[in-house]
Amino acid sequence: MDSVFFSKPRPGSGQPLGLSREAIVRKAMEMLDAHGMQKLSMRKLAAELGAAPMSLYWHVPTKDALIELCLDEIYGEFPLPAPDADWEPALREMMHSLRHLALKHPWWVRGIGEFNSIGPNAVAMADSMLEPMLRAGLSTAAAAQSVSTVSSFVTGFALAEANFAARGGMDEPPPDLGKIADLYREKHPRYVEMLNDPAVWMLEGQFEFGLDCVIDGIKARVAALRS
Amino acid sequence: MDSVFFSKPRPGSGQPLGLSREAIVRKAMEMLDAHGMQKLSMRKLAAELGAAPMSLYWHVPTKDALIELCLDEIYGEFPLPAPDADWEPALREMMHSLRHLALKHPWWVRGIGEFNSIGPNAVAMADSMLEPMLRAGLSTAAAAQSVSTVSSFVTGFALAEANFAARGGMDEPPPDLGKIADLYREKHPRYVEMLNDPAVWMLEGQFEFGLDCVIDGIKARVAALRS
DNA sequence: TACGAGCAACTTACATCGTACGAGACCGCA
DNA sequence: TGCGGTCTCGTACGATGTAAGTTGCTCGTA
Repeated sequence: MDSVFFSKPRPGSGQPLGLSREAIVRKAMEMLDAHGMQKLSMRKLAAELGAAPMSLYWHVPTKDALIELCLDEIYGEFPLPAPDADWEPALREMMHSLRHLALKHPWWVRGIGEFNSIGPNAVAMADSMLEPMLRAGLSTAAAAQSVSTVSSFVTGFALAEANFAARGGMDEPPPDLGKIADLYREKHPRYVEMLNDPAVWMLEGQFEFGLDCVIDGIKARVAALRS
Repeated sequence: MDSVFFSKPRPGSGQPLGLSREAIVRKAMEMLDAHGMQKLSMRKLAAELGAAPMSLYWHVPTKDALIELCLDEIYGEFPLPAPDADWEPALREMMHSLRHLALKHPWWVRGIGEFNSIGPNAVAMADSMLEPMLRAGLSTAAAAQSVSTVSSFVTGFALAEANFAARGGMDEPPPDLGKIADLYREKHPRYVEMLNDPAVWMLEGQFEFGLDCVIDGIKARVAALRS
């Protein structure tokens, strides 16, 4: 049950170094971004690295651990906000960053559901989200609640978005929409009408609308919580 | 790429009927609720049903298809709101229902990330979410945006909650919190302080706070969108 | 120069998985 | 008595994660 993050990689003061935890994680990230978690196998990863499958297990205890490391690598790409920014623009910008991570690494959101994110980069990110809220005068609990609320929205949105993106391009209806519409036209005309509305597939706008809603809701509370 | 829902189960006007799509789905749901998607195997499911593994494949084309059927079964449990309810209480109640589904079937949220939800029950649910918003005078696109926003929040919240719930009970800190706190105490004291705040682990309250935020944000827009 | 210690990579092997394929078993109807 | 459809099962293949043990390398030390 112990996380990879609780113990360092194998000591390693040796020499060979054709393989390394960093190299493995890097290549695994490539393959995850390209084909997702299901398609990544230790054997294919090893082949890609020109190594035997079991060689990876010297540097990484298990496949799940490797994925946890890759997840944390994603959080490492998260751009930290300016240290003196006001909470609202800072929060808004961080949530855009979060969504961009989700678009760049489509397997990320699914990973959230299966693994705990307690790596150093994940914690640094969470910490930096807390900071502007605390500086605005919120209590620890209130800051945590606010951050949790917006990032729940963003991850939930990304979860749906990753699903659409998986079948077909961005900002356009999925290819099998016609069949779905035919199936449900008599029973759920409202629903089918929605499917045929192009505005529904403009995900950028949907995200912006939702983010505005959530931040507005928080803004109304910040004043009260601060006093 | 065709969904299970585009074609009916095998014809079946025969006799044996020791096995059936319904029985298989029912038992699969039990096992999914108990142990999650990773642990469900066609072999174990067949054993549980007292059948040979390959027998299942007469009633169900594939394991993924079976999971899609189970997912839709979950949506079938969603209680539809009163047909004349005001949009705000209706939406609020539906989102509570959604969260209860997530707590009852912890694998559900992860399933959203991997499968499209276009089964009859999923569509009926989506349709019933749209209805109160449209009745309040919103356009199709505006109604869809509003619903998408709140349900993104709920699924994102459920995603995190399912993860906590997987390791330890509800409304209490995870067992390995001590180790995590020790790891990051010097580098991210703010974060560790948050982890130690009991209010952070009261998920019920967190959910309520977030839902209030999001619905408030939407409420502010409903007036404008309606005119 | 010789040698053991530990690091790193490899080989082999096993259990488990989804499922393709085809052979039966049973039925109602001709 | 046969036939075609409906269901169940047995066998088998390829892929997967990884436990266990083996081999060779480079050291520090004697």
